[in-house]
Amino acid sequence: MPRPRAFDEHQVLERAREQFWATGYAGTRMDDIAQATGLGKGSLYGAFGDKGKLFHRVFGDWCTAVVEVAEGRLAGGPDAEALARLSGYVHLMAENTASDTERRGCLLAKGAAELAQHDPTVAGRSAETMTALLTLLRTEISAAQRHGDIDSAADPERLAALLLTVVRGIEAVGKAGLDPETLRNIADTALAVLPMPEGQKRLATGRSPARET
Amino acid sequence: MPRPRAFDEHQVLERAREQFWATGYAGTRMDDIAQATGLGKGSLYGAFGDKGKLFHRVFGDWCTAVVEVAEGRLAGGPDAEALARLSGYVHLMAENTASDTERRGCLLAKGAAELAQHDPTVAGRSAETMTALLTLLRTEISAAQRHGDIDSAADPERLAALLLTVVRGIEAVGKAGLDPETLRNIADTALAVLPMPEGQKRLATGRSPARET
DNA sequence: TCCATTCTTGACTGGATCGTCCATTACCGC
DNA sequence: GCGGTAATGGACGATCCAGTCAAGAATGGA
Repeated sequence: MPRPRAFDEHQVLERAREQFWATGYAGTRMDDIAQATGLGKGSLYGAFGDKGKLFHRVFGDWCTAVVEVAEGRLAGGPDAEALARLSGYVHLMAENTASDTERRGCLLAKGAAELAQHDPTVAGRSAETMTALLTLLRTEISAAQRHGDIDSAADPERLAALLLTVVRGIEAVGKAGLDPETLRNIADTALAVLPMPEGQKRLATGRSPARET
Repeated sequence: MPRPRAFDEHQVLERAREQFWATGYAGTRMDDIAQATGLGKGSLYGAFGDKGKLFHRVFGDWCTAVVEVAEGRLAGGPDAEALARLSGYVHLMAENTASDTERRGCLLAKGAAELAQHDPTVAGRSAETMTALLTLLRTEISAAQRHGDIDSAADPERLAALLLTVVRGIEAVGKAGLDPETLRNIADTALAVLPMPEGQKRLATGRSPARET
């Protein structure tokens, strides 16, 4: 039988992700990854093909994880809590960006920004991911509408697209330099402006009360 | 007297921008720029310093242009048309992304994604730009509130941040692969969910009517 | 015309970088 | 143990790339 691998593939991919995340695709050297993982370049190339294939692997795994986080927060549960699940998800995403003190942003956004234009694999994978997120959001919005927490006259498809845009937008403006407090407020505001059923009223778009210390 | 420059600096910067825009910072070679501009590398280095300085220059000019577009669409005009100006601006931004068939995205987003983490100049400039856009949006929202087109109970600062997030988010989800029609709908929806003064009602978040050809 | 000054060009340098190669090592069924 | 199989890792080759440099060119004033 052949000699078995001496490394944990999962862990190597994690280290590689850190590198790509930190310095982008073009800015990352295979030697960096070799050093970060402790592997020789021969093993790296033997196991993953080349730099492009390795990145595709890392990027794909990341996209899967992004959808899984959304599924964990959104999918399933009673209609009565659908709005709470949506709120939890949007706030979680805002919090992730707000607490990203290193300003690394999201690998999905970074990879798409750098490569989607020229790399069909990256473009396809990121588009799939958007579609999957959209579906999850639409389903929850429909659930919230059934329970009367969101105006049922609104198009769930459109509201889902808006929320997805806000989530991805928070990431973008966060990387561009808006402060964490503002990012959190954006999540609040986006949820507050969702159309309520007639007769209900919401004041959450108003100015924040002065905080007591 | 010295020999005068034989090139138009503005045009050289434009060509350089095309290159950085197409292939990113790390992915662009100075030789590419030399070839694209027709200049020798010596002239390039003599006029702009080095690759980093040249990019800063290009990036800075782009940020200025982004704010100027927003100023052109937003600043000034009667309160009665403030909401229309906001709508025009958001739709323009959506249209820009929707019609970006090459999926180049916005250089601001691309540059920030690639460099903000490690380059304080880029980080600072992009943050300034966000702040400037935020101010423009807030001013217009306040104007629309004065005219009664937006609920005056809402915090203009928060609504401005939301709209900025939507605008930048449209760019992000567009690059990630959402189709142009969806992008346009997102702009519509974002404007439709802005809080109206009490007593007024809006149905624009509803499903799109079938379009007549 | 001649000079001082700056611009222009592209070959050149030194270092970086991708991917390969191969001698060596480790495993496991027999 | 033994041998077939595959992993290991670091040296290597070929290429790429940022930035430099020196020789020549263009300008306007003296």
